[in-house]
Formats: sequence, structure tokens, C-alpha cells
Amino acid sequence: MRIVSWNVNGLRACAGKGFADWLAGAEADVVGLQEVRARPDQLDAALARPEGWHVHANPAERPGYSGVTLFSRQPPSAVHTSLGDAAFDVEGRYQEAHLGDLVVVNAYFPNGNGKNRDLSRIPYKLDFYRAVFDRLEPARAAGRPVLVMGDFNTAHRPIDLARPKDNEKTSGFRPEEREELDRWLRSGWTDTFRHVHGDTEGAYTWWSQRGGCRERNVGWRIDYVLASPGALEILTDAFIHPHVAGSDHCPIGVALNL
Amino acid sequence: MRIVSWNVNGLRACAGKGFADWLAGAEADVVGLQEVRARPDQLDAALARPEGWHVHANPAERPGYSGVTLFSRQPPSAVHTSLGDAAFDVEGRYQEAHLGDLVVVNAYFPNGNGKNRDLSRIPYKLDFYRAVFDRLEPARAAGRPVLVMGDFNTAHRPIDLARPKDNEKTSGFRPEEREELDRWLRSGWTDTFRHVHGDTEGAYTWWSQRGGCRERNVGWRIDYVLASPGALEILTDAFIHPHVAGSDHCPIGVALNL
DNA sequence: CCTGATAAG
DNA sequence: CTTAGCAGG
Repeated sequence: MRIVSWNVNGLRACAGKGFADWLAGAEADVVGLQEVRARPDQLDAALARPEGWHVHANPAERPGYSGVTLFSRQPPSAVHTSLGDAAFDVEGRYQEAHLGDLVVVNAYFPNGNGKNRDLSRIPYKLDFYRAVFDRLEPARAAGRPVLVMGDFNTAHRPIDLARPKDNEKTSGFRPEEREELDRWLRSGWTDTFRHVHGDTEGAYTWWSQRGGCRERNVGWRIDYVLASPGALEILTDAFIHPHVAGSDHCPIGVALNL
Repeated sequence: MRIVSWNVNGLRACAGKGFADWLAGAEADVVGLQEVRARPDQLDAALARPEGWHVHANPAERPGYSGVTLFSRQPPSAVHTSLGDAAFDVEGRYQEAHLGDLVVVNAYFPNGNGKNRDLSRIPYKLDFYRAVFDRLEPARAAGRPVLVMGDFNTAHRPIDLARPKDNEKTSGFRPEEREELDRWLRSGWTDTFRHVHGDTEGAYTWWSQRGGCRERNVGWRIDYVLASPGALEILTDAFIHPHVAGSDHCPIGVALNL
């Protein structure tokens, strides 16, 4: 079973850059999208209800903002979207799909930058991390296979971005944000890409749209699939697909023996 | 004395298209701008405090929206911006400058189109017309010279737009909007351009930005200088300058024997 | 920087 | 069709 995550940075724009072809060729069983930035009724039918997929959308209330969508070949037995806090729920950032024994979470973790390009959204971002962590703690501790995929908006270690020194005060690589990821890993979650590929350098999932960044691979690894111990047992692969165009992020994913 | 009105559709954008050169060559004593769409602190000093002019700005509270500004060679003895209703005042649509005996009003009358491209802002628009009318009624009736210049967002008669038949249900040429202008003229105000030029055809002040409209002169006359009886006595000219670029509106104005 | 999407005209 | 704000990272 292959599970893929992609921050599409506007599914309508991405659709015009070949999203449908990518989906058809992705050989995926589950696809989680972040930053869809559209309600289902704003999408073409081919995208809102693609042939051969079950689709669950969780758009934000604010038009054109945030939003996650999950495509799965098999119908989930349940999909939950609430973290129990309206401040999170209105922004369309969370989906938790139950596929047999497996729990697949598709999440769009908040950006820490606030309105005046300040750091005012970092508390909200860290609270979101904790809300997801707390919600999954019983399942993880019970040994159930759980995957958390999505745009975490944080590079974990210096190896995870091209310019660590320049960005120690930038949201996305600040100590308090990195510490939140540390806490997840200390608590038993595994960064599947690092688990499979070790300290491979230059493995990024997002590049600034400023001219030349992607061509020169000046990027950040901020999209992850984290695995619970129960999910790690059946993990067979983890990958980043940096050459897929259509967004400022690229698709990432895992394969499971399932 | 020459008095000029121009809806600049964003003074910052207009500045990049030669606004300063136009102002220097306009041979104007008073210039009223509408849709400035910037607070003074967002403008270059050369624009916010141009050499040789007194400047009064009345920006909207909402950033990047509406806003009127008045340049005058002589300092006004007073400038009023309130119509006594916060619903109008917060949108930066009104300035009334006292220049000796003369009262010059610079007004940006509301567009009637609402949020979903419906007609929901027409009541607000008509209320604004009445608020300005009521505020000026004592001065007009007393015979004082008063000019009301600006973007009225209404074409008065079929001759005032290229496609009258197609636009009878469009905000800007609906009966209830035209009736409001009729009422002003019945009450003693004069449309200075028509007073000077009679039924000249093809005299427009705004053209849709859709390709070809301006080149083919498919436009609307929605910017006016209205004169009270006291001002009409000293009126010597009225003009439209359709070839001035920089906005989707063009400058208009009057000359007074003053 | 530079792009996506809304709001307004 | 265009200006401008907002947001992303």
C-alpha cells in the first residue's frame, strides 16, 4: 500500500499544471493534499469526484485559504476532522481516516508567520502540534499503526534545509518549533524518510518561489510522514519526489506491507 | 481658477504611470482625487507632500480601499470630511474645502455593486447621494458658490454612455440611480460639462479595462463637476481630458472667473 | 521575492 | 481586466 502526501498550493492552479495526470500515474492507494484553497464546489467534477477514488474534503471556512483533502482507493470506515477546538477546526487542517486497522492522518500544520510578517502565529502553530499529538497518543501507545502525513511547516535539523545558519530566527526553523518535532520523535514517532534514507543530504520538499531556488535546490524538508511504532513494523519504503512540478512543494510518501 | 477631478484607481499605481508629470503640467489650482487606495504614509514624500501644494487626505479605514485627497495651491480656511454618519465617514469618500468664498467638494460616490456582484450596495449609494445633498443644501440655497466634483458612479442620461440599452439593469445606469442625479439638477445644481458643451456625444470619463473599450471609446460619463447657482455665475469652462492615461478614469474639470 | 486566491471596481 | 491586500514559507 502506497500513501502519498502533497501540499498543492491551490488545487485549482495545480490542476492546470497536470495534477490529474500525476494522480493517474502516482500508483498510490491513499493521497493526502494540503493547501487545497478551494471548496469542493469550486473544483471541476473530475477533481472533486475523480473516477476510482473515494474523496473526503475538509475546507477552511475562509475562502481560498488552507484546506485538506484525502483520496483513497478503499472507502474509509470513518473520517474525523475535529481536534475538539473550533480555532483549529475552522481552518480545515486535519483529517483522520480509518482504513481497516490503519489510521492515516492528513494534516496541514500552521505557518508560524502572522499578519505583519511577525511571529505571532507560532503559539497557534505549537498548540496545533500538541492537539494532534494528544489526539493520537492513545492509538500510538496502544500499538496501533498510525501515520501522520502532511506539511509540518518545520525543518527538523540543520540537514533538513539548505541554509540553516541564515534561518535560525525564521519561523520554520526556530528552536521552539524544532523542539516540538523532537518531542514527537522522543515519544516514539519515527520520521520515515530519515529511517529509510539516513542522513542523505539535499533532500527537500519545499523551495521558495524566488527565482532559481528550486533549480539550485535551495530548499527545506518540511513535509513528513511520521509513523507510530505499530506502523513502523510494516513500513517498506519512504520517498520524496522532488521533480514533480505543479506546486512549490513536492509529493512525498511511504509504502507499507499491507 | 482651474479645478480638476480625477479617479486615479490607486495613486501608487498611477504614480508609476506619470502622475507627478501630469500634476506638474495640469495648470490646476485645485485637484481632487478619488480612489487613492493608500494612506499618506504609504506614498512617496513627493506624492504625499508635493512641492507647491497644500494636501488634505481622507483615507478609508479599510486598507487599499477608496479614499479621497485634495491638492490646492492656496491653503483652505477649513476642510470638513464628516457627513455625520460613521457608515460613510469610515470609507473616506468626502472632503469639503473652503477656499475664500468658494466651497469645493471632492466626493467618491459609492459603487452600487455588492459583494456577490449583486446590487446590494445601491441603498448605501443612494443614501450617500442624499447625505451630500442635504449637507450642501443650506449653502446652495443661500446662493454661495459651491462645486461638487468627483466620481458619481452614475451615468445621467442615455447620451452619457456608449451602450445605454445594454445597461438599464446595471448599477450605474439604473432608474433609481439616474433619478438621484435628476433630483440634484431639478433642485438647482448644474452639470457643468453639459452646460458648456450641450449634447456632445461620445464624451466619457471611464472605460472598462476589458480589452479595446477605451480605444473604441466604449465608455461612460460618470465623473462630474456640479455647480450651485452661485458657482454657475462664475463658471467659464468645463472639460474632459480623455487622453490622459494612468487610470481607467480620465481627469475632468472646470475653470472659474476667480 | 513571487505566486494563489479574494475583494472591489 | 486591473489594483491592492492577504497569506504562504
